[in-house]
Amino acid sequence: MSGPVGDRLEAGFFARDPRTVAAELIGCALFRDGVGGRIVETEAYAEYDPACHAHVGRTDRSEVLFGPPGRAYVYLSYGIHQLFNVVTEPDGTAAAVLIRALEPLCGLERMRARRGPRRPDRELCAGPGRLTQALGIGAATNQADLATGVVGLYGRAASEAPDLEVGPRIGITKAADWPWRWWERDSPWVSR
DNA sequence: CCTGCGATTTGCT
DNA sequence: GCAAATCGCAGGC
Repeated sequence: MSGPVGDRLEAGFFARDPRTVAAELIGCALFRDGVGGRIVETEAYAEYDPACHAHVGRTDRSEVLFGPPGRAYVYLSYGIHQLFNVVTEPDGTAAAVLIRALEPLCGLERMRARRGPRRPDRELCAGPGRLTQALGIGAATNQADLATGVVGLYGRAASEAPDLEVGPRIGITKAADWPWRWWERDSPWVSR
């Protein structure tokens, strides 16, 4: 590989514990149709985790979380915001990683057009609802195969080792104290 | 700078 | 019927 973006990530990368995947995704990249950036903040969700949508078992919505790794789980939050997750763990075990913030790399003009002309670049992708709007990710991406579709994740150079920080997840009421959020220390691009 | 609140839809009880 | 993995705006300091 060359440059800041490495090889496209495939099922094997995602078929692991969501906490491991969440930590290793920091510094990787998320793109849709040439627009995207470097992942700087993630959260993990697991089947035995009360905050996870799969905790209630298999439903129409949660079914994808139980399916093969490397698929997208996109859902509508608060009736307004689309949130983008990657399904992890092998087929049959439910888990996911929520992508919470990106450092914009490509397609800044298209991001600004989608997010509004007066918005500071700092706020383009700093938040899970914001980054899906900036990249144009919506319900059509739910259940998509991220190894082959228009939305894809890409590895980081072996030389790049992000300075990781861990803390509690944001915006949840159940299991709110579990330290299952990862971000890049001192990054100006994280949420909040 | 900070805090508080309304938007708007869906999934599940 | 209600809570929800959020965001942007209004208003106060």
